[in-house]
Amino acid sequence: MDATDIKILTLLQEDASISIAELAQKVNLSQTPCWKRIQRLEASGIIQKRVALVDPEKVGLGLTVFVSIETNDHSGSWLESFAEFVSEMPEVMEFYRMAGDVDYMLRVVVSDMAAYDGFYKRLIETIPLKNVTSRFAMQRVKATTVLALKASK
Amino acid sequence: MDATDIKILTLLQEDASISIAELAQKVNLSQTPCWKRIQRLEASGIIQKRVALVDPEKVGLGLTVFVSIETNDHSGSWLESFAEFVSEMPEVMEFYRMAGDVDYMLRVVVSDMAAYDGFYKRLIETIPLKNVTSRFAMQRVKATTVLALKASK
DNA sequence: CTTGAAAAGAGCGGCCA
DNA sequence: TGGCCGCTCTTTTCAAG
Repeated sequence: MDATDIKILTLLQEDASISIAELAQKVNLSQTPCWKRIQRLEASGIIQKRVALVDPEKVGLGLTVFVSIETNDHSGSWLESFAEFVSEMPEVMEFYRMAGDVDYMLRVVVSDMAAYDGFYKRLIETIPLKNVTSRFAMQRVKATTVLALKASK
Repeated sequence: MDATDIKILTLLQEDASISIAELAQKVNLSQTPCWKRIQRLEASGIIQKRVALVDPEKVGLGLTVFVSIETNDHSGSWLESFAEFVSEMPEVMEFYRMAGDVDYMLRVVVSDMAAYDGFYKRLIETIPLKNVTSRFAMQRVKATTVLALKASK
């Protein structure tokens, strides 16, 4: 992955609706090799997919909550079913297994407190958890899907 | 925004490379009205933009860190410059002002511990902060940009 | 990698119901 | 609104330098 690939990725991460002609021009290539690079990046999975980003506020999903979870039971099969259950909750945008004091970390997006309460009840009713801490966002200062890329390999 | 718009948004959130013809078929419309709905959704800002999602692991950005920040100084101008400084750090993917014990919450993506250490030093050297807690992710179980939409208005 | 070009396909817009 | 039917532009492939 050379500097040109990084340029292409950076531009496509910011706007994937750009035409190949314009993209090629911005990275100082003609269409054909530019197109081939994109194909390669897609085939290798570096570009996972192209998606439309929806404004959460405009569709009534204005409440973001970070949820820290501590668990008791740590058996392998329990963890697996826990992971699957949480993954399937549509309000969960991100779900990480953590190192340290917190076992899991979620970012949850809902319409309002009432909706979060519903989510919370579903979460704790279905699964026995040692501790669940909810932290509520007042303001989204920055949210991006653009990774800062550096040359490698 | 009716049920058809929601279908369109859901499909485009999952895959924006789909053609209008195929999309129209999936929502039981012909191309023109389907296309017009997409235009309307884009003009109104409900669809913010179309982007390419890059696999962080494949570009050597395998370390995700959640950073909780408590601040001392709460003067308006200080907060503004803090927000701007943090927003401009490319490692910061998400940045929220919070309610409660934690003042700010970041999700930071870097290549490894050394890179995180560099980020951390830049953060605390530049700005006086009361408390900064870093929590490290071991495993990304789920990460999506797809909002779960419900009918409204 | 470049240019050029051509076939296939998709986006876009008018017009009618 | 939604649907039919073109026109236009892009994407995609190919050949040759």
